[in-house]
Amino acid sequence: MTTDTTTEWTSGPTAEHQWEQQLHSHDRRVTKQRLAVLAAVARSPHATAEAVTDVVRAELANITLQSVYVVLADLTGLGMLRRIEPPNSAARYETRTGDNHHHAICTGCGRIEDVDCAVGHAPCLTPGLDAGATIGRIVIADVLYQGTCSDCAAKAGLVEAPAPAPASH
Amino acid sequence: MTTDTTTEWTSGPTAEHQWEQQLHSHDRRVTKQRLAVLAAVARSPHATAEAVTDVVRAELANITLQSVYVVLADLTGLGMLRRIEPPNSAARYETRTGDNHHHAICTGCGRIEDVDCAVGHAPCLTPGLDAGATIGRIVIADVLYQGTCSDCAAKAGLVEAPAPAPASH
DNA sequence: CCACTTATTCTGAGTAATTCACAATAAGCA
DNA sequence: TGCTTATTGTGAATTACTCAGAATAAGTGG
Repeated sequence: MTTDTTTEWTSGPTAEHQWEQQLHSHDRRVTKQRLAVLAAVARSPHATAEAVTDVVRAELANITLQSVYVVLADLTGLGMLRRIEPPNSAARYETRTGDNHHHAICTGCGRIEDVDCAVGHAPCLTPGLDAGATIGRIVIADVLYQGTCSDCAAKAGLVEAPAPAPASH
Repeated sequence: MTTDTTTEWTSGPTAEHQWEQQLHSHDRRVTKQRLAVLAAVARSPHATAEAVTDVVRAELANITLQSVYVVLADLTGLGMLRRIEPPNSAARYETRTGDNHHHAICTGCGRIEDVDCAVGHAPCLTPGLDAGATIGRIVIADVLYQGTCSDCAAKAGLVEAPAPAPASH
């Protein structure tokens, strides 16, 4: 669905080689399925397992959804993929790991965008946990912003009154 | 299961009266089921629909899980409850709404705690969305901290090596 | 207090996302 | 080249949740 032709990916053949090395270093075998899943996630970030499967099938027509699930789960456990779980949606995957970036989701159309951390790099990692909190050692801080994207805002503005004013009350 | 006898809840009979009024003002009928669900969520925050059902059944033995789901969804839509979706877990509910507090979840035992907003009140609502972001108008910012609670840290410290040396940065 | 309207609940079945068990395949190594 | 075992494929199961329709009861007017 992109107007770009070739160099759309976040990563090219170089990345594939890196993936092979990473798989090896984690004592995983390098299979065409795993490489294809990684390439698919890299090319279409925030895709669901099913969407990833569709993309992969362009290359490996016979891969099963179950295998994709297994691969996604394993690679996520390895840290090669990151899994995000938006509300009212299946889990989604991306290759951007390590940096602690967050996500903004449009409540209208479900579109998801990456958002670099608000205050700079890792402000979220040391919140006001002092007062009687037993959960220390924060490792991850996932921030999920919810809002309306420009498309949906425009659509809402054209189709209906600015404020739906649902409940009269 | 609490050692307390009566005044354990976050809210007493006063809250019940408020709930009745809120239900009325939203053109909802005041049923014992709805009040019981509200009381259950107030008494055990971050409970799943199933857990809420168990609590409610102490009072209303015949309530069905489906009804609890309907009530939870409706009250969440009304803003009387807030729904959170931790990773690898069913949705959870709480009566604390309106304030934008966040949550810390222990990756060891799944325990969830409330966390007041890090930078004060609403820092998360205006992140660095400037650069080419199409999702403006941020309405909600859910922050989910993941870490290890003291119990699990102690347990891990006794059973295995102290620090698994987490991600660097 | 009674009848009536309709939201709410209950009964029972259905769906989506994900996982499990086990047989078939193929990656890595001797 | 052949062997070992991780990985994939096949098929079924599970979890969390939703939907359709009948039964119940909250709120309202008489």
